[in-house]
Amino acid sequence: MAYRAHAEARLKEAGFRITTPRRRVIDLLAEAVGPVSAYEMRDQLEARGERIDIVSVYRIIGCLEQTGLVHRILSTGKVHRCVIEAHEPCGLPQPDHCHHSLICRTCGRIEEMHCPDIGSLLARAAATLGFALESHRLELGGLCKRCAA
Amino acid sequence: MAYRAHAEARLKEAGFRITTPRRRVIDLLAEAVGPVSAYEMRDQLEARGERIDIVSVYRIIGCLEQTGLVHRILSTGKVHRCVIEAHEPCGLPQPDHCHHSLICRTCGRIEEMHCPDIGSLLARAAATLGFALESHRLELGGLCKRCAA
DNA sequence: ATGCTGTTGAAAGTCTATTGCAATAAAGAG
DNA sequence: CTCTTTATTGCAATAGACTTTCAACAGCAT
Repeated sequence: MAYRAHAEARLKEAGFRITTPRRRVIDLLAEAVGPVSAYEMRDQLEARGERIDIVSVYRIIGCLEQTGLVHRILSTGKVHRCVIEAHEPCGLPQPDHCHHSLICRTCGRIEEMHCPDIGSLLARAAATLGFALESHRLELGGLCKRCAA
Repeated sequence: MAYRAHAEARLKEAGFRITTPRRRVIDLLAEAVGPVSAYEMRDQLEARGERIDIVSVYRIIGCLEQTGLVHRILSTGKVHRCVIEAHEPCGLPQPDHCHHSLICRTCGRIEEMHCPDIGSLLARAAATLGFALESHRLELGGLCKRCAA
């Protein structure tokens, strides 16, 4: 898996060790279809027989986030969910953390939306207030294609 | 206070009673300079000698939110904070809940930004994925005017 | 293979938010 | 103004997400 090699390289670079639990979480996130919460990660890993403590999941998320490998979003509720970093700059600063999430009200599924033009628009609006933009979080709620039908 | 009258009218309209705790929370929010969390509300009220239980604060927030009088945002951390409703539609759906927050990384202050053009842009981008937009949350991080100086 | 030190797992703790229930008080009826 | 109904409050207990502490363990540099 390409992502795993990439991730391990960056972890090493940052002085982190490559451990079994870390590899497991990385693989899980790489396979995941959408953002995953800490408890979901633990349950999914345990389901495939890979024992891991919830505390470790949290710590691993923390180190992956520090390294810039994953990004945390606050999707539907108040639970943080993780996605591996996308690499599609949107024109805003924080190019490594560009996620515009579409969160479906009924099925809870989260899609990532690419919206390149939004950057300059927001940067300009913020600038008029003297605010220096560094990061952004954009979360949209509604009905996904399948649920709307 | 104009806001208090407005709020009481809307509560009555919606069939809610006007109680002392509710009046206190409404006044507090009307005076607040930025978004306030439930526990902050309780502490600030108790500090001025107005005893209130945290459970009631949560329930009151809920009823004010239902009535469209306040809006909850997830600012810096994972704690919900409340602001009284602005009345500046931005072109997105959810016209009563239009908040684009600028959150300062150093001082934590939150400013609301008005950005009218963003609506059609996002609606179009979401539509290409077949997503029916209903609500949005936009939170921008960075340095405010004062901290950047 | 060995030792140093970063990491893990388990238990207990913190913090935000919610639920159930008895006591209280708002608002309309008389 | 008092009574009655019923929404609302406060308290205690609970839920859920995340963190801290610390002993045991396992990378990895040598």
